[in-house]
Amino acid sequence: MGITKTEHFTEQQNELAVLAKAIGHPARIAIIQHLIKVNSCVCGDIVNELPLAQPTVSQHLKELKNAGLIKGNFEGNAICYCLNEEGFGKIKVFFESINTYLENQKNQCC
Amino acid sequence: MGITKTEHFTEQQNELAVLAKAIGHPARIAIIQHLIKVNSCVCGDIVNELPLAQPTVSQHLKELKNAGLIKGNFEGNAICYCLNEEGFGKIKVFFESINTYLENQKNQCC
DNA sequence: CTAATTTATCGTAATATTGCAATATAAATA
DNA sequence: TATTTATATTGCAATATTACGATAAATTAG
Repeated sequence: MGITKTEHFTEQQNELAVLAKAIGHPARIAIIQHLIKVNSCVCGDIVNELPLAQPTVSQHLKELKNAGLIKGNFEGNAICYCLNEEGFGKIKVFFESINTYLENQKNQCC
Repeated sequence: MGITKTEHFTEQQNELAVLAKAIGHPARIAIIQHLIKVNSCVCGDIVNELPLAQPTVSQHLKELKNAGLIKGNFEGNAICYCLNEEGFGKIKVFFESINTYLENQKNQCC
């Protein structure tokens, strides 16, 4: 089918899935890493940083924005992008609980 | 196209993308959460925990296994599943660097 | 051995994703 | 105003994902 049965899962599960899915593409990982690397809001050079055509990059940026992982504001005739703490905060809690579990785990049998 | 240009990205970027993509589905989030909740290796009841048909669950388990996020061993005529530290360890580093960055960020303009 | 149980695989339909050319939009500048 | 520059949108082709019925494979119980 290709259609996810979101209605059968909790809101939190669907939300986490949307966030992880948005991160789940190398171009979008590269965008996130670039935003961190330059350590400031990036105005307009993201297209030049990626080995993809401009419409493709625009599409990836849109997906990251829709998922709540980046923010973008107009700055003259360019756009400033930076990470959105809100989105990453939600995933953070999830991974922290996993890490806590793995660290304290006693019943490993696999 | 539907085909990701993996050859244009680093091995690390592709690896992280595979891991995040595998987590990016509510059924697979639910599987991970269930493994944590029962706090032990789960033998065979995962299908009953999910609102999906058995072949679909089997497929999701396979994807998590291929990504290195869970492990599964035969235990009689059932299979024991549990989290695989290796896969989660790789994502952990990535998110920790993001969190460190967000906490120390000074140049927020968006 | 046979039946029951559990999980995997195959095949397939419906939908989603990826990528880009062409084009549109919007702002800055000459 | 016309041109340039930067980003978004549209449309489409190629491929991937999701889901499940049917069926296979493997193990245990009787």
